[in-house]
Amino acid sequence: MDVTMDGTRHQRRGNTRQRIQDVALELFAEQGYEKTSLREIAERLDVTKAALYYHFKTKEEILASVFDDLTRPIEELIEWGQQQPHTLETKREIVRRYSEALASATPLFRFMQENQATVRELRIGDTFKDRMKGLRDVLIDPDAELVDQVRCVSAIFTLHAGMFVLQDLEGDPDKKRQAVMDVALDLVTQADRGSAGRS
Amino acid sequence: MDVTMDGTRHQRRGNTRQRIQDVALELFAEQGYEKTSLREIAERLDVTKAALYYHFKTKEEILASVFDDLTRPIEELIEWGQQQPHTLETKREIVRRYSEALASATPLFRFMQENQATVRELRIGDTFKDRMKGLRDVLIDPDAELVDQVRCVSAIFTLHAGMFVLQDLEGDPDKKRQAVMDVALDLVTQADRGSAGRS
Amino acid sequence: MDVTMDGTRHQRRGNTRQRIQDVALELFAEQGYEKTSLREIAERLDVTKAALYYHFKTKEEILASVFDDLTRPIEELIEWGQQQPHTLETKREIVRRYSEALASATPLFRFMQENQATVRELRIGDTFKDRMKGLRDVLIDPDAELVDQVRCVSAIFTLHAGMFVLQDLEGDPDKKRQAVMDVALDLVTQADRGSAGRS
Amino acid sequence: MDVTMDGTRHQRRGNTRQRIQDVALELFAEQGYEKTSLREIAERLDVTKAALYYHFKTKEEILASVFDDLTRPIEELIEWGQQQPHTLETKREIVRRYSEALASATPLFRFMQENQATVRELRIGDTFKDRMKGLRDVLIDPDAELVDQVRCVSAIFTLHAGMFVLQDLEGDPDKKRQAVMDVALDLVTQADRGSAGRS
DNA sequence: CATGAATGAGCTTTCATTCAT
DNA sequence: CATGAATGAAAGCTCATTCAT
Repeated sequence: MDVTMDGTRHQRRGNTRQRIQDVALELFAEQGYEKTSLREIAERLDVTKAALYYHFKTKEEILASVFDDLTRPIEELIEWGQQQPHTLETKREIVRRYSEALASATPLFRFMQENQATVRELRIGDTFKDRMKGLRDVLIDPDAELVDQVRCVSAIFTLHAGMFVLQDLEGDPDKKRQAVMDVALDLVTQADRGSAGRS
Repeated sequence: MDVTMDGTRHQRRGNTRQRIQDVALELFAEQGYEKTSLREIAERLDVTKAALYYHFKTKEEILASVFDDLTRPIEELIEWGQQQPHTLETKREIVRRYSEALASATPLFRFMQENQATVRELRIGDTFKDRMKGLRDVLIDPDAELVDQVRCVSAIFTLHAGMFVLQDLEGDPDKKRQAVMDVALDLVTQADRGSAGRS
Repeated sequence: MDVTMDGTRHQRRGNTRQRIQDVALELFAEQGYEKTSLREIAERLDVTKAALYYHFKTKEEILASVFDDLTRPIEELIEWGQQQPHTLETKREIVRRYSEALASATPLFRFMQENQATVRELRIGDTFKDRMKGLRDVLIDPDAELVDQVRCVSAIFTLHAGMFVLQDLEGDPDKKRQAVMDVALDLVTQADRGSAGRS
Repeated sequence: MDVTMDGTRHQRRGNTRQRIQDVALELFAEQGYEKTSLREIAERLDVTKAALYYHFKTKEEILASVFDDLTRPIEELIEWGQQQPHTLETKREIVRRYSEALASATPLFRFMQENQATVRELRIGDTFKDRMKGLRDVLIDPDAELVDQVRCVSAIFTLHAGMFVLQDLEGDPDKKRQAVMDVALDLVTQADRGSAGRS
């Protein structure tokens, strides 16, 4: 009900909650969680700090709500992955979809990446860790050689890194994203070949 | 014999500076930079906050001094790399040495990884970024295909990730480290093969 | 009725800002700007330091706001003076009105006089200097002999001095103020006669 | 014994005490007493703070010693004045000599003028106030009209003001000093004429 | 649906001062 | 004659949070 038919969030009138989330994420990603004060968020929205507390119980809850909203696709992806057969093609599909999911919530993931120490102590810290583990387990064959397990983790990290580090590498952004995904796909493919060879 | 006859404690010798650095790094890595207060550092050393300021001008400077001390090997590695021919073997040697360097300053790198948002605003942020670029440029052949460039960056990130994410993967630590390095070596090797094929 | 039924105190109405200004000026004048801490101001008002920061951005701003409020009459006096003909009677009127203005903001001027070194580094320092120059230029005939220019400056300073130094001279305060003004008036009159004689 | 035959202070070797006084006064005058820290003084002398404590018991004592050294001429002037007959010529001589005394210790007097609030709470505060009173009593005829008493005080203040305010008035410094003194002399002369007329 | 006013806890930093060596 | 190391106290300031209106 907070979502209109075309999938965008409503702008009806009581859109303040949404605006808070947007600005908060923007600032969290830009400056970090600790260095972003509620005063700053409030000022940028031209409301009072107290108004934030009308919509959210705590600062942490603002972040949590953003996190929950924006990572649902990934949760779903993992659930989907768990129900698929552990074939190479499944894994490659997961990599593809994960890359997409990352791209559609770049600021949040940038934030998560750059504020790990902070996030760890927050409620969402555990949730995130669990999700990462879920993703890993869906890619990794537990019987596989250690190297191949590492390759899968490496694939995930390559996707993450691709979002930020490659910003300052010259070249067409789309081509870069494609290249990043190619490397990631390569890694899971090699990992799978290893497993296959052994079995 | 840290206690004199009259019962007062004495930290004997001018090792306080060093002890501050040690405790600070420990806490920074554990809780993050912002969440670690000077009070906490001081208390753990059983000195007053003011004592910290005798040895360091600011909180930031404590971190900077630790960083400078602990990353010198990496600086040297990059310098060394720049003077070597851009052969595959050179690159593989760099990966090996970099892995070692990371291992011998794990807490610092864990800190850097988990506090990127904070570090970015600090003096060491730029230094670190420069160093990463240096490392990248020493591994990457600028004429190489984009995929191969990504492979090199991915190799570095694999090493980083290896330090932390793999902690919660079962298995012998040494073997894990070896596996991580194997993947990284593989990545630069593949990257080189790509360049070679083209040329 | 500053106390509600449940015994908690209430400063009723939004007069806190004003009360802060009053107490601050009182303490600044009494002890100097630097020696007056925000803790002291807050304690005397029975609020927390943080409450001061709700109403003013910095310690300096508290002073600035007091200054702005209390010196407006002088600003207006100078503006008025600039639009009058440069006659002796105008100048005498300025002296009279300036004396009044000083009297009605004695604590502030006492403060300005006794904290010049501090004030110089503050935002209001420049404003004050400008205002003093404005006043001077309205009294002084730029073509006048140096002695006569000095006489005008001396007149202003006599008024200032009168507020403080004469406190410990015996006698009726009103008569003293009158005497001070007479001397100041005398000085500008003599200064004017000098100019007149020359022209 | 700390003074060489030609009256200048010794530079023998143990000149540190003197250097401390010089630098301290310079900084006190420039920035004010409170805003000048011992660290700053020590740094500028390239010694440690502890060294200052070898030569002086407290920060206040540094200032006190400078004050004592530099205001001795004025003390003597007052003593001299008290032993002279209360004639106009005596008074004029006092004005002249006081002007000279001021000129030869400008930084100190600038400091005293601009840090009254601070000085008031210091040991030298009372001493200074007493001296000012002494000077006043030597100029003022206690039976004189109030206006004439004010004129004398005004004369002193004119001399003080002359040192600072007139800095930003254009013209040859020597001529300005002369003009200031002329006005001061005028004031005491007029004051005397008043007394004379009455008597 | 939001604000105005305030708080309590905490922060980084600075200062004058001390004292064993 | 001076330093190296440290302290206790306090400063200005910021923050997340609360609550009556």
